[in-house]
Amino acid sequence: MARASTTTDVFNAVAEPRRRQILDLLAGGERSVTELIRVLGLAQPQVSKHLRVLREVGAVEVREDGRRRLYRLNGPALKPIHDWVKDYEAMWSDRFEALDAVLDELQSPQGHKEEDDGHDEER
Amino acid sequence: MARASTTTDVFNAVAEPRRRQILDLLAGGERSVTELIRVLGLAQPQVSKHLRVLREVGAVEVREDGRRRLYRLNGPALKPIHDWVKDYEAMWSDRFEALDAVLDELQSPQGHKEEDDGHDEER
DNA sequence: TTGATATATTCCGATATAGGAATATATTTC
DNA sequence: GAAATATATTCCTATATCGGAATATATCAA
Repeated sequence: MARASTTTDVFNAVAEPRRRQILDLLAGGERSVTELIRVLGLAQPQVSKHLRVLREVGAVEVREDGRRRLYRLNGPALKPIHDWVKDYEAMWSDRFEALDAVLDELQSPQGHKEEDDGHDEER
Repeated sequence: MARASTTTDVFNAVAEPRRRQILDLLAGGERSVTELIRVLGLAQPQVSKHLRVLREVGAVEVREDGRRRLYRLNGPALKPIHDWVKDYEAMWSDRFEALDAVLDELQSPQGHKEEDDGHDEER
């Protein structure tokens, strides 16, 4: 088997930095392909191809306006990524690092093997 | 050119669902390769190869223990993903959707030309 | 030493990419 | 209708994947 298709899911689609850039631009509002071409400095076919991938995974939507196509972001399509990564957020937050230090401190004096995890956080 | 290497960055590394699964397992604490093989139900070489990719992008670290290798998560390596996607969170939060409705309401000065409540439901 | 266990690496083959170039299609303008 | 504009699609090619199978390497056990 080969690598999963870029259109398999939003994780694969967004692995390409140009496509993340396109989403970031669309976060500022609807844009035509020509506008994206200008801002990105890419060739037209490449932009259309990136947009196709993003459309196939539901990350963008199109609207026709004469000969132009206006693309807009569909934010909720990115939720699976956020849902996955948010559980790791605690691992680099200052608060967690402080807590981590405290736990290490408590654990070292006596070999009290707690091995807990189930770290949950509020927001 | 071809697709970017899986080891180019953490976005590419994590596009593969098995590798996300491995990270999720390691979030519960250090694991040996054999343990991962058992839980994942994958062949040993595939697990080693996935671990290599994760190691190359800094998402995991190894420790030697006799003939075993104990892998552990390096959470902060995932921060770029979170940093990127967190800005989109508002787009699917309940609070934002409520705000969205309000803004739509304000934007249609008097008559509602559409029955629609202004949400992306089409398709 | 021999054998068993744990892990990594190499080789193979099928597949899908990304960019570039060329071309196709639709719409607007003259 | 012809030219111009906007966008999508197709064709091409080099490359890197993923899984499977085989093999290499290191450590532990008898």
